[in-house]
Amino acid sequence: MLSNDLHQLMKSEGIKITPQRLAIAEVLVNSTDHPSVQQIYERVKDHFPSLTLNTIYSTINVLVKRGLIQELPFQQYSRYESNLNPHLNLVCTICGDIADSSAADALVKDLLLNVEGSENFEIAWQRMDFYGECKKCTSVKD
Amino acid sequence: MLSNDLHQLMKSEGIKITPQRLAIAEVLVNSTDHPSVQQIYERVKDHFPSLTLNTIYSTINVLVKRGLIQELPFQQYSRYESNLNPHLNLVCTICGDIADSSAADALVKDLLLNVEGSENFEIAWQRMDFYGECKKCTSVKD
DNA sequence: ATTGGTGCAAAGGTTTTGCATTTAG
DNA sequence: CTAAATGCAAAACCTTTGCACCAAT
Repeated sequence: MLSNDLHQLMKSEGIKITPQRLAIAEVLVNSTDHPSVQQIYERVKDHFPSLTLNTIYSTINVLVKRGLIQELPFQQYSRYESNLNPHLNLVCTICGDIADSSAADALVKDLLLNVEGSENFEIAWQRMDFYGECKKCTSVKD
Repeated sequence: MLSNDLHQLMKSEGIKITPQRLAIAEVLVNSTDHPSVQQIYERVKDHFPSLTLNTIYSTINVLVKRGLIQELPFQQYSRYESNLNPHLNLVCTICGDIADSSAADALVKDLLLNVEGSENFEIAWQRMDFYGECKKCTSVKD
């Protein structure tokens, strides 16, 4: 997403714009590796040396509340996702990498519709994690 | 699951049996509401007044490592699951209830096979949470 | 008899809260 | 100008660790 578009999107959601918030949101939107708070911090602190974790947590909370990102709690700490389309997360049990998979999007859509129909349950959002070894970790062992 | 069967299952996994461990495992296996550590504590402490959270955490870690239960980390604390068949969790965003859904088991199976084939990713286990309002919470508002 | 589980206490690490200062609208 | 965000510090919370004692095999 372009920086200007993100700015407009946040503005349209009634989020007060600050340089720090924009930088944090840009990292989230432009990352496909589902960064943690610490990782976001490392990717932003060069541009904002005075930035603290507090501001990152606070910004994340705003973005989650407005529905612009999704939190993925894990055992040790949370990671964050900006791809809000229903999809699968392939989580590597070795290295911790998380990759989105769109390979089965049609089946995912079927599944959502089927559940909403049969369970009479309106799905606001979903989290689908598949755990296994990623290609990198499997090939390293061979 | 019968208490004796659980005992045998744990034994066969090489888990040293203690009365505390049996009681904790029984709560996990017989609960369908995905209890938290605190909830397990409340359901067991009457029978073991000296029991501490430490023992619950330690027992849970053993059961998770042996693959007898699955941990579901949430933002505030983890909850635990003993239904290891691939299935959906319907998570209520109002009251926090978590219910297993088997309504779409066939589609879930298709999805798993499809992903393993198209992504060349062997799925060790999975977590599928669908978030929305449960029937109780929806009916209360009407 | 020996390994390891239990319980008590303390520590660790992530996330939240309080508050003065600064900034966006 | 006013409301709210930032940054610093401290606190809160869940979970883990260390260790002495006790229990299971």
